[in-house]
Amino acid sequence: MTAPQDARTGLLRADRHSEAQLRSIAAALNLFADHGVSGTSFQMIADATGVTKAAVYHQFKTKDALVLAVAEVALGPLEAALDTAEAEPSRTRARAVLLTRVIDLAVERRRWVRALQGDPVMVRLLGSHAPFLDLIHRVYALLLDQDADRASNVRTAIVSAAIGGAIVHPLVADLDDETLRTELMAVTRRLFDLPDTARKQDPARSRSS
Amino acid sequence: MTAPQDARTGLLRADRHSEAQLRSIAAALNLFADHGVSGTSFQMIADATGVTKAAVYHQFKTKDALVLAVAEVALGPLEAALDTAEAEPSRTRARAVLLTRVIDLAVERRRWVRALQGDPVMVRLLGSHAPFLDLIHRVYALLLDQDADRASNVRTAIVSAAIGGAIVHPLVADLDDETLRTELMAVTRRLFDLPDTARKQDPARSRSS
DNA sequence: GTCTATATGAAGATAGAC
DNA sequence: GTCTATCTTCATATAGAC
Repeated sequence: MTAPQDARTGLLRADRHSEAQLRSIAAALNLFADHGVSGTSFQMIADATGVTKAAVYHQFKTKDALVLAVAEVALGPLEAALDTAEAEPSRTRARAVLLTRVIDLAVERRRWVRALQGDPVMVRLLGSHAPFLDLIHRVYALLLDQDADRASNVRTAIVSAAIGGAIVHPLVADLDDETLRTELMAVTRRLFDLPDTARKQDPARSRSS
Repeated sequence: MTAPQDARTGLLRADRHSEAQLRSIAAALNLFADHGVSGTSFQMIADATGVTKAAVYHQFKTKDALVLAVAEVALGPLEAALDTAEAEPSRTRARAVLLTRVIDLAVERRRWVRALQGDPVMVRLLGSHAPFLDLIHRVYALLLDQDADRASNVRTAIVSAAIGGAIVHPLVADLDDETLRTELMAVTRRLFDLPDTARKQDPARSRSS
């Protein structure tokens, strides 16, 4: 991670946002999680960051632009995980890496996951946003198997969907991150027939980059 | 189902709503699914039902009252499923019945599930609504085992959460109901160690037309 | 980048006639 | 139950000064 590896990331470039923009984005993400996108106004973001509404409008011309910026920043780690996974030699290992990292990310940031994957405004906006659609396509290309029977792919779809569903569910809201992560990995491995080596144990860590 | 069985249902009494109210509720449920609760106005509901905003306000004094009415009507079938499940002799059978019926209900009505379980306004409102909390408590009392180890209950929580997550996920959006139901049941049975007799086979019912 | 001020419209809600 | 009309508040957005 010491090398600069953001050269060709089409989706997220954190440096494309100013400090002020990043403050607004962070506040918006929290507000989206609590009130939904529709329920969050520029005034609320302004109040949360201690500036006026006009200042936020200076950073983002429209609400759509703000929502998109929030999505881009929030989905940046997913793109990085995808890059790492796609670099794996075998498809099986690539899947294991992707699922492990996605679960890690989602558990750590579960407070925000609902706003990204559940909000109808966000869903509609991302559905017409090419870079995001590309990202999703890469995820599915990795997880779904062209040669497998249909039932297998349906199950894959359900399991990957289930990860997102489990994370945002109130039933697991008071679980600590480590327990949730461990159990999600166990369930995922059981249903996905992943090798048990998803989380590497070798001290060298051998990322061999 | 021919007998009148709505005598003591505390949550839902469809007959407590007028015809006009039920029209508004149905329109609201669809609009909630598309735009979220915050993104849906009385004006939109009025337009969808062909009346004016004031007419809708005559039916529901506040937006909270409308949202609650929508939730009550939508969750009625869940309460009925719980009644049926709790009447089963064994806990194992009760669980199987509940999960089967919940999956059936959720798959058939998946278009609306997101609005009920994912919307932050809905979540907040239901979280402070005693009859709904009772309902949820009954669900968990059936699914979670007091005598089981913690890991087992965590897994139960994750699996039940996953059902909700899988249903609303775009990845399975174009699956037909029967395939989705079958695969969800298979996954649930696999993770829940349910008996295979969840769906009765007696020819008296044999809907296999 | 941030401010004050302002314009426009939509949302939540009520009053009173039919 | 539904209508027209009205009120208030809020959200989106812009203009122009510091």
